[in-house]
Amino acid sequence: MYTIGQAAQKVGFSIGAIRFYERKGLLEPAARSEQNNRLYTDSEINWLVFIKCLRETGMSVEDIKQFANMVMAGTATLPERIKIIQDQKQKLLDDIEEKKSQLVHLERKLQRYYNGENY
Amino acid sequence: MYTIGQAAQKVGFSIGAIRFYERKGLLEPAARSEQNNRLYTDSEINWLVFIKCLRETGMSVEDIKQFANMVMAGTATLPERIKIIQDQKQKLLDDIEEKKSQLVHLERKLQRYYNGENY
DNA sequence: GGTTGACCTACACTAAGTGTAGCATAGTAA
DNA sequence: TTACTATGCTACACTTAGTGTAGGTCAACC
Repeated sequence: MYTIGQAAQKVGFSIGAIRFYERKGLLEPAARSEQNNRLYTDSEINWLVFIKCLRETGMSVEDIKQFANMVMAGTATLPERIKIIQDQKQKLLDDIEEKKSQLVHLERKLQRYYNGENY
Repeated sequence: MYTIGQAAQKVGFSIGAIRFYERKGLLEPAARSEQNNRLYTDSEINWLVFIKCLRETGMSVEDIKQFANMVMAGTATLPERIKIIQDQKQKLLDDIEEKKSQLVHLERKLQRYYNGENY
């Protein structure tokens, strides 16, 4: 069993973020020690890692919550979940293209500066 | 002279965003018509376009404000401004790399789903 | 005279947390 | 024993970059 601090360290979330996810319903309310401190099992650590993975791809907390519900609902929701991941992948690809075009804008700005333009 | 609605249309900001930028000090308070409506000159439209350009690269409103102050301070601040744009460029490059690695994570997730894993 | 449409201000709300205040508890050091 | 430090708890305020809403003004059209 891990304290919230240990869990945070292991997973790479802040303590506050973990409490926030619990409040938002992404996590079942954690078991508590006699001192009322949250305790996390290995399986709950895995859930957190899983949340971290989804979160890092830019999926919103609300969407992760939906996704978590689907996972709990069992394999029947698998096709739906695959679709969500595919959509998320497309969103990432779009983001990358957008950022690349913004890079071009900045390059142009720099060129204008180098050419003596002054704003 | 343009109304705020026309300005918003021309630049591609929402009306609310323009008022927000004024409140934040990115824009000088706009001139007003007899009816107290904001009026924008072509030069102010150009400022807005300029803000839009910086904003799209992911620069924060606060940083754009600093940048705007430097522009107003004149050519002496040019080297500093070039540095800011270069840093912003690097941030974009880093963002792109991060997103690419997140793509790999999603790919792996999908592969695991295709291989019959169920969460 | 009534009703759009565009504008105004001020305030509330959003996401995804972070930061702070005020408290309890446990372990360690003098 | 007392003091200090670390870690945890709750609850609330704050952040960013706006968006949305309520309530009001004004000119133009039918």
